Amino acid sequence: MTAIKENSTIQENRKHLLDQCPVMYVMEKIAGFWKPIILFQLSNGEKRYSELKRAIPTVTEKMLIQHLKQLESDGLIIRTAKPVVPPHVTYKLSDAGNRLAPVIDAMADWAYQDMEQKYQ
Amino acid sequence: MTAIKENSTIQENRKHLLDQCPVMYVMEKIAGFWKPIILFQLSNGEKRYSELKRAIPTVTEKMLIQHLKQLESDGLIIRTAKPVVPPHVTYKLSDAGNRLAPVIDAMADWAYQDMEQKYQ
DNA sequence: CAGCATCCGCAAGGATACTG
DNA sequence: CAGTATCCTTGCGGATGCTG
Repeated sequence: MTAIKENSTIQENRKHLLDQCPVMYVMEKIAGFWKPIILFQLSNGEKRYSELKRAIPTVTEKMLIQHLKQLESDGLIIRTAKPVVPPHVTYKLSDAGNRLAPVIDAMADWAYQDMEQKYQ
Repeated sequence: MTAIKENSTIQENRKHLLDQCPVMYVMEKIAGFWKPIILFQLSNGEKRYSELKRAIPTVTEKMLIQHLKQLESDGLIIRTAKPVVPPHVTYKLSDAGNRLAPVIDAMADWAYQDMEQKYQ
């Protein structure tokens, strides 16, 4: 689903590396600029597609939907579509996604610390 | 230094977003597949260039040095070159880099949890 | 040892227009 | 409202060879 070059150097000894580098295992799932940002937005609770778009105005629709799909197929978020007109779709964190909260929180903490250091 | 499109959508309202999304602030510095992995490798203490290369065999020299430079110019790592022949260069985390430890640790924790869930 | 220079293909990402 | 479809450009990332 996720378009990945089949015979890239990365893929060749991927398994080997996953053993010795847990961080790589994570990166396989949350790499992509917008993914942690989306997860952050969903950490406050579920949001509709349009709410996400408004919350992250700089991401294009293409990138947003693409990352949402990848996050869903990687089991980090859950998509729920109500069969009504007009459509009503919400996204929320899965259990695995919720377990990522410490990562996202740590990122936010670091950002606040770093900004203080800089602009104090 | 870091090649960024000047008039991209991202750049336009960047400041606005940094206010409302701390995670974006972090991503500007650690986005790039290999960066968290490099930081993870350095979290155990300083390493020489060749040690990093051996520790992360799947990254190409180009990508490794490129990410190292970006991490350095973003103030996350410190490069120390001893003026000897042959060259002796070491990389270590800066204070800001060390403050990222909780993020990296949380990633590693999540990876172990997720792998257990899967292969139990 | 620790890089730098160059070439190149392909996927990531952007803009715009359209649809169930 | 919540996406698709399409086109197009940029630059990431890989491979190879060279240098102080």
